[in-house]
Amino acid sequence: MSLTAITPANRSASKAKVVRGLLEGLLEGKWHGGDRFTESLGADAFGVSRTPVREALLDLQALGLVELRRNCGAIIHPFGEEDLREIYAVRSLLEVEATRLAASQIAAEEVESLIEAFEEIQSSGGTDLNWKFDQKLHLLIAECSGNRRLAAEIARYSTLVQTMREIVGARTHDIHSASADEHLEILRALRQRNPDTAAKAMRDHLRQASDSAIAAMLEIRNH
Amino acid sequence: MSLTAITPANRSASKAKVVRGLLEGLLEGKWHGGDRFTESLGADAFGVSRTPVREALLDLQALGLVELRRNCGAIIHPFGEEDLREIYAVRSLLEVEATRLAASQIAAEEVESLIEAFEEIQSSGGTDLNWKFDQKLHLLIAECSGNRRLAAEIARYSTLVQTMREIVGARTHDIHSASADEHLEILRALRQRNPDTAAKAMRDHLRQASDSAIAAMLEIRNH
DNA sequence: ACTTCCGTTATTGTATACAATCTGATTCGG
DNA sequence: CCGAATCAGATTGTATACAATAACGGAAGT
Repeated sequence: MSLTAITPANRSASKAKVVRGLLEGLLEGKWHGGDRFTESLGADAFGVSRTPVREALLDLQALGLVELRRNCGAIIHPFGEEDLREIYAVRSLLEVEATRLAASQIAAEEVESLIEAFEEIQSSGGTDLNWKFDQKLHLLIAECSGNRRLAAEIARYSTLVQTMREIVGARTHDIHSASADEHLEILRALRQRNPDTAAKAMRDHLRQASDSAIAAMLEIRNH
Repeated sequence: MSLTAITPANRSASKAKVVRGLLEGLLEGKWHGGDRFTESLGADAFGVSRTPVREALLDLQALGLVELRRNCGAIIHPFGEEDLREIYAVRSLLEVEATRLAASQIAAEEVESLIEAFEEIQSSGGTDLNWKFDQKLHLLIAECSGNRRLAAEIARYSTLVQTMREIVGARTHDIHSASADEHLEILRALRQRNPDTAAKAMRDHLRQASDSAIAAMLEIRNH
């Protein structure tokens, strides 16, 4: 069972570039009211053709970040605290359910190998590694939920959050990485195969993540 | 507040054609094992260019129905009862939450106008109208959840389910439309602004919908 | 002054062309 | 006989070209 199976991976670098650029603008608060953003505009702005811009906009529409209208360009919704909270609310909805499902059927060895990786990272203590572990944990849980659709949805939000993290990381001085305690809580509950405890641990973890994401965005906007 | 705002609408007929064609194949059980489906193949099969095929495949990937690999074509996952159940599980997760949220903040007049529309349809009794009402109800609830992201996700699944409905409707003799009783339950709970009751009614409604969707698929496959 | 109609222009939807890269098989060497 | 290198083909990723259509502004009529 390969973890990379459900990640869209880095097929199409141009599209990723556009998504990232647009997301930067959203986090900065660059767009107000119902600004219009046409495909050609994006193509010029990011130095790519219309095709990847178009695909990026379709993705962003599916995430509820822009509204696409025929022959009218993308209407960018103003982005604020509330929107970030909404994103994490959906993510929480999906991941808490996945955690509940995974807890009852995850293979013992998978959890053990994760705990090992976790302890190793703890001792070395790199922020980057911590995030990589975070991603690995969330992806594993998604896959172990046994619901491929759920895993696909989680993957979509995972790449969104990951991209936002990278943007924030490049601008602020690493405000705060995912808490090790929260991860440990989740791992323990998974090992005990306790769905409710695991779900609660995941919910708490994401609440924290939501708060720090909002803080990071405000940090960016005050500079 | 326009209901059409969050529906991707029928921008791009070719893409819709491809999605529908592929979905037909999946419901029929046409593809076994990890069959490969290249963009050019789809272009030839549906008489369109690669572009809409590509976009369709991206959508289907996001829904966890195919796996896209670079220079390798789309790998189609075999589709069965379990997959349909998974789709409805995710849909239920999203819509039950939306219903809970909507119940506490939906405008009284919106519910009243829906109840009116409902009673009108009841007396005329057309199956098509019934489905249209179903769609309207789900969309209104999604919008009234107050979470744009949640609404976007629901819209994606809504179009998926709607397309499957159309396919089934064209092949079987209208096995069974959405139950009016279930709709009434939801409407009553919404009018009372009772989140828990509304959520439960929605959960039951979707459980029924899931069962009948599975029955419809099996019906198709036995012909 | 207001509304309606019409033509221009802007913008997307779709098709095609080109480039990068992966796959698979075949050949060569051991 | 088996394995590694290599080469042709297939397939996607991206760019560009063309067609359909909706938005926008202005003119004409009332």
